[in-house]
Amino acid sequence: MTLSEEDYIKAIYHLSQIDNKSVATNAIAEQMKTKPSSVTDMVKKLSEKSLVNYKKYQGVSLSEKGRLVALSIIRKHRLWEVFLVDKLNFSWDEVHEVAEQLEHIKSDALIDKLDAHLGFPKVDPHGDPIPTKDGTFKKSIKKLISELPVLSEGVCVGVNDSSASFLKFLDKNKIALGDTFKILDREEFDGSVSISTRSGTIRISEQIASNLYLEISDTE
Amino acid sequence: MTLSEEDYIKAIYHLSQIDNKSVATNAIAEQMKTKPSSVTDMVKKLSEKSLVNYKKYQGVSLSEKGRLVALSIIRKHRLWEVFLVDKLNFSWDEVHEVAEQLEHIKSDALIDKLDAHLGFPKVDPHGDPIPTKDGTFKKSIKKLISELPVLSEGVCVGVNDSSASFLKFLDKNKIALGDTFKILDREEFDGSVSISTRSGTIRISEQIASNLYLEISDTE
DNA sequence: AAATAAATTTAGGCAAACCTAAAAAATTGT
DNA sequence: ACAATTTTTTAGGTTTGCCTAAATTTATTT
Repeated sequence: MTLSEEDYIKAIYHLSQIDNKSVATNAIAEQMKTKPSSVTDMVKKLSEKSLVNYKKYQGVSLSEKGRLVALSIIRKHRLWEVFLVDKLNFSWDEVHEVAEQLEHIKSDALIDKLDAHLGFPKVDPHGDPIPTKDGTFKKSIKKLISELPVLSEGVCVGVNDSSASFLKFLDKNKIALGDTFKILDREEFDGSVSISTRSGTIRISEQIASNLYLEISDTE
Repeated sequence: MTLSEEDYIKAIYHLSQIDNKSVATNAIAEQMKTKPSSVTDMVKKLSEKSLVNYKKYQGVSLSEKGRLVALSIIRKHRLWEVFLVDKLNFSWDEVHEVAEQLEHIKSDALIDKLDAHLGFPKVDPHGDPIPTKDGTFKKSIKKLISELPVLSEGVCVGVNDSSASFLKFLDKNKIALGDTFKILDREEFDGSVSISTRSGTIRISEQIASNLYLEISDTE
């Protein structure tokens, strides 16, 4: 598999997670930052290799074979992220770009040994689950605060927007990954939410709430 | 820099270490497992980027800029080898292939943090020195036993031939990387050599002697 | 020093992965 | 339903890194 093929497979996987339908050419083009015509080229190629199901004008979905390839890439990506954060002291918002490169390294032995070295982690630094070698993994029950009902409780496991200004805001409000939050109240009018944190109760705007992911603990 | 460009730079560097002259097109082609005409193409490209000095029919040498690129790749390669052996428990003869891939990962922060994580190693698992960030490094004083005079003493730091049969031989004779040897005697007739090891004195054939590298300690 | 051999370069092509512009199919609005 | 719009595909072109075959330069022999 070429690097580019792997990137397409991964993109198709992620896009088909959003809703469960087949993925549109345009959506892939946007994700991959290429033109739709390039996507058509590649999709034909992947289809010939039986990695995707494709019928002209009907969108694409991963075949079982393609799904396993995607999960293996995601497994590598997330294991490397754990390595970067746990062993090399990167912060969890710096690791994505490097992991994008590392995920393409081809060596089964390497990934097995890395996995062992890291103590067989179950989730990456953003709280996303790490697929197992055989391509199974527990779907994350990660949701945005803005999508959760009042009285939900969960562990903060990720952000959407990792801009400097947003991270500064989190810092100032003593919000960090791993903290447990409870949603106390939601204001109908503006969607702002009151949450209890380690350091007390704060009110966050809808914009903030739609940028913070919680992993719901009681569903676990 | 593309992956391929980096591989060429590295190949040219290694070939120009053998003797100090400019490197022949054919030699690069053989090393890179491509055809001489492909080498000409690439060399022109590298020349336009001022990474090599090139005049038609006269061979190639690295420019100062090219040399620094080469050393940075070699630094990455060797640091990753240390990681693979020290942290992931690969054996030192299994790491080359994976390190060939890892050396192309682009991130200065990654290499700095990896270096620190490994405790700023000076040599890789084969005993080869790791260039520093600024592109300086102590030339190794690594020699084959067959090339050393009688009474030389040094640490075994590498092999030429890493075939299974040779490694089995080393094991059987309790020869391992890191052991200190002294050359006691050389037989004129067949070039066989008597060396003292941790576990006693053994006699090795010329063939073996020309496959084992010692790092000479007293010259250090 | 000329003839032969070897090394190197040029010329022209190919596949991968991208592009633009135009054509075809699917979807949407009225 | 059918016209307009959007999406997708096709057609033809580009660049990178490789190839073969032929031409050219350098090196070796005698």
